[in-house]
Amino acid sequence: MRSPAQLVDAFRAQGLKVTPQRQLLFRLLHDNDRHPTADTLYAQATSEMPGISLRTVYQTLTDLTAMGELDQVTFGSGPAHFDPNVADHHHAVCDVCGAITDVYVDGADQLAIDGLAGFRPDSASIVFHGSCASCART
Amino acid sequence: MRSPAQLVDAFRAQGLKVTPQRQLLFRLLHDNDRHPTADTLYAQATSEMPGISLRTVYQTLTDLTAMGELDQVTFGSGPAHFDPNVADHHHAVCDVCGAITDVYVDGADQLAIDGLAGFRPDSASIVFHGSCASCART
DNA sequence: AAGCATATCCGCAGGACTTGCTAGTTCGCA
DNA sequence: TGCGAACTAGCAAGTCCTGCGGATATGCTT
Repeated sequence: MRSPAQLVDAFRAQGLKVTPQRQLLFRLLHDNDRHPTADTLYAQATSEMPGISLRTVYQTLTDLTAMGELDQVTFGSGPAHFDPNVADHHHAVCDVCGAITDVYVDGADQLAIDGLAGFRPDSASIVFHGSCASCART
Repeated sequence: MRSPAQLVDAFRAQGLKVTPQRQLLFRLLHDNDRHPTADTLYAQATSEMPGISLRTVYQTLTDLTAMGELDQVTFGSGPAHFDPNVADHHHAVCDVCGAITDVYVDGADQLAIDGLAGFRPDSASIVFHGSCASCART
């Protein structure tokens, strides 16, 4: 995701308006590698701007996702997580504490795949489940 | 997933009762590679047994999943899909028609992974998105 | 074959997450 | 500064799933 200042320009360039609510969300998301949910962001936003609506949070996240500034990721059931890292990467989910970390996988393109005959893949996503470094220390 | 007859025994062995509703679902799921949702199964079940409850479908799917006879898979948002194939495999999702096919990936264990330091993985799942053989023929 | 304890069935209410809708407000260009 | 479009807030509703409770069926027993 680009910087808040760049997003301001990008929004205006699309005819979208730049409101304080949106700028706050730009800030909360920038350089954020926590993979927050809408609810998490709403809580953080509320503490800085009481009265902001959950609806507005969802709306802004949807806009950012449509602009390709954000990836929306879901892990099993449960709420969607938003990822400002739009580079090609994957995720590791800690089943104990729920932490989500970015993972870069090399050689995924050269996997021997059986069953994909005729299938034209656009993307592949890999999700690891397990215990993170902190939780693995039994 | 094991055969309907074996599931009957397995259910009884656990103190679970074998009802006509459950037996119907055993049959609908056996050798089913369509990755149905609860709703899909409910529709099929209803045509054979009008009056069966959606609640019962969910209950039976939950039981089978708990017994390890079924895998529950979700792709992005949307309903869960149930997979009687519990072997180690992955999935390819057609974004056009929604078809889901099983995929076997060789060498996934030897991927060069960056960012997994200290993480103890229990499982990995790979999902390909793209166009299936039929839909790829533009 | 009949009885009994208990698991199951069904339908509805409710919960989690997300989106639609509307009135009133704010933004941004001229 | 002023105007029209876009936005915000709040609530209603939609989707998917689970909890609850009374009536019923299953499977063991006698």
